[in-house]
Amino acid sequence: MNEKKDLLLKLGSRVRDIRLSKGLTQTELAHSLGKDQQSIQRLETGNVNPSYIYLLQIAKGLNVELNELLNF
Amino acid sequence: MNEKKDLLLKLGSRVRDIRLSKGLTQTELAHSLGKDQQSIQRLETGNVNPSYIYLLQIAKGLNVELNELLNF
DNA sequence: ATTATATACAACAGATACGTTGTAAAAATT
DNA sequence: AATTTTTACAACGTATCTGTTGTATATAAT
Repeated sequence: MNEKKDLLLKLGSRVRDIRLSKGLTQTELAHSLGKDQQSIQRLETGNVNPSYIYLLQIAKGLNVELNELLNF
Repeated sequence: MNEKKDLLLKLGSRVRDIRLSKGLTQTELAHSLGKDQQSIQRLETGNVNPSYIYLLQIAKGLNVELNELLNF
């Protein structure tokens, strides 16, 4: 399924773009959510298929609505 | 985390509401996505924390945008 | 050059998603 | 009442998520 990989890569790019627009590092975002830098790294590089709850947490850490995070 | 359980219950209710509004049974929705009735049941009753890709599939099966599925 | 900062990759363990089978309960239809 | 349809629950196996540790690479700063 390259379809799936593509979708995850796009999601990762979206997360990265928003994070950078907020001037945050992976570590800063991660720590604000009680996570490690590696968790964010895997998400941004499209190497995981994150859960609903995880996505909600990321949206919160980025100070955006979930809709905005997934709207692309 | 009752917080988490609450969020999953709300998501499940949302899926159920949309499914019923389309006049679909759990089995019909499931089969249209190559899944089993039980998969939809677990989602609607808040007993799973679905992945991003899974949510995209559900949205497709319900003929709604992901935004609409998560907008509640 | 050394140090500090930011990102990437691999692997491990525990937990859980997902597909599946079997079954039961509830509701609707005849 | 009997049958059919719809939904719910449990358990199993495989796969994967998530947190974590360790490390590597690249860039910037001192």
